[in-house]
Amino acid sequence: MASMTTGNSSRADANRRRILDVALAELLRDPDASMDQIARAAGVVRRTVYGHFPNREALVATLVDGAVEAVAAAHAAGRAGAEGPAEALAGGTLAVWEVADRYRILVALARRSVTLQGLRDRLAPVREACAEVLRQGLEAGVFTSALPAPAMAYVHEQLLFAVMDAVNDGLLTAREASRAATVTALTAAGVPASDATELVAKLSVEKGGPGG
Amino acid sequence: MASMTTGNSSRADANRRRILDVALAELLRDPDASMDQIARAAGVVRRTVYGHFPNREALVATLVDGAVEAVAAAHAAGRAGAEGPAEALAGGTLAVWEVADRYRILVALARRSVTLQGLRDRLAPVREACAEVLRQGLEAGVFTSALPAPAMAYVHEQLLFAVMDAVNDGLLTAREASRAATVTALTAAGVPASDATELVAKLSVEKGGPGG
DNA sequence: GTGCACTTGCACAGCAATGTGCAACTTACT
DNA sequence: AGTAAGTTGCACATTGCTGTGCAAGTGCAC
Repeated sequence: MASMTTGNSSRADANRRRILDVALAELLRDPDASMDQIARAAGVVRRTVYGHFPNREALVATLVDGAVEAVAAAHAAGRAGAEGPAEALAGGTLAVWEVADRYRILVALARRSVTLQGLRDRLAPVREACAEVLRQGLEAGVFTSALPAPAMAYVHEQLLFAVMDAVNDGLLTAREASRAATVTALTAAGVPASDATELVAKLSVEKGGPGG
Repeated sequence: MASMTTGNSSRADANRRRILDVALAELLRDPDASMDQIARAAGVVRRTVYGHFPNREALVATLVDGAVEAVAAAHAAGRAGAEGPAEALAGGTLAVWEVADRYRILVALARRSVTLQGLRDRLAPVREACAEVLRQGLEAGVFTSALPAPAMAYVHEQLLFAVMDAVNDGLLTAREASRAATVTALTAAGVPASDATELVAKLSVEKGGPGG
C-alpha cells in the first residue's frame, strides 16, 4: 500500500477514478456526505479511500480542481472566435452548459462550507471573464441593464443554476434547457427576445448543439 | 426553569428574541453553525438556548416559520391591487426585497442540509404564486421567454439572490439594488428594458420606495 | 428580603465522523 | 508458485456536537 499514489495497477487506477466520479455525484446530493457514504457508493470500503486520498479535504480539492478547470476551459473555448459581446456571452454560456453536470457540484459546495470558501475565489476568474464580456456589451450598447457588469455576472451565474434546478425538477428537458438558458441569459442582459432567440439558434447549429 | 415556555419575564423574552435574531444571522454565515456558536453570538450560554428551544431542529423551525410567513405575506401584499402581470411581478418583487435580509437565510438553509429539505416545499407556495403571475403574463403576451412559467419562477428566485450576493460583495448599494433587481427580473421575463425601468420607477414612487 | 423565574457552569452520556495501524486477503503479473 | 500492489475488516484514539441533569448563582418584583 506504500506506493498507491505512485504505483499504477489497472485496478487501483480504476478505483481512484470511480471514487472521484461517485464522490462528485454523492457530494452533489449532500454536500456533507461522509467518507463512508462516498466509499460505499463507490463500492469500496472507507479505508480504501484513505489509500488514495490522505483526507477528505484532499479528495474534495482534487474534485474541485478538475471541475474548475473544465468549466474555465469550456467557457474560454465557447467564447473563442465570437464576433461581439452577444455572441461571446451566448457561446460561453452554451459551452459551460456542456459541463453543467460537473459544474453543479461546485456551487452546491460553494454555497455552504466553511472549509471550502476558497472555492468561490477559484471560480472568480470565470466570473470575471464573464463580467468583462458584459462590460463590453454594455459599452457597445448591445446590452442594457440596471445593474453594473460585475453584478450582472452574478445574475448570469445564478440564472444558469436556476435552469439546472428546473431541469432536475423535471420542469423542462435537458435537451431544450441549453438553448433556453442561453436565450434567457441574453434576455436578462437586455437583448430583445427575438434577437436572442435568433442568435442562439444560429450558434446552436454552428456548434452542432442538441436538436435542430 | 420549568415554565420557561409559558412564563414571561422581560429578560427571558428578550433573550428568546435575541437568540432568534442572532441565530438567523449566524446560520446565514454558516448553515452548520453549532448551538454553541449561536449561543455565544447571542451573549448566552449554550445551556440557556436549550431552555428556550428543546433542540436545534425546533430553533431552526421557529426561524423558518417566521421567515416563510414574512416572505409570503410580503409577496401577497406586493401584488395586491396590481393591474396586469407586469405590475404584479414588479410589486411582488419589490415587496419581497423588503424582507430580503431574512429571506436569504431560507435559501442558504434550503440549499444544503438533509435535515431541512422540507424547507424548499414550505417555500413552494410563494414560488407557485409567482409562476402563476408569470403564466398569465406569457398568455397575455406581456412576457416572453424560452422557458415555461414554472422554470421562470426558479430563475426569478435565483435572480434575486444573485443581486443580494452582489450587494453583500459591495458591487452595488442596497439602496439601488431593490429597483435594479426588479428591473432585471422584468427584463429576464422579456419585458423591454425601457418599459421595465419606467414601470418600476412608477411603482417605487407610489409605494414610497427608497430614493426618488 | 424573600421568592420566583431565569441563567450559568459544570459534568455526563451518546453519537457520528475522521484519520491511523495492522494483519489478513485477493488480484495480476511473471 | 511467488511476489508485489492493492484491498478489506477490524480496532483504536480523537474530535466536535447534541441533549440532559443538577446545583449554585443572578436579577426582578412584591
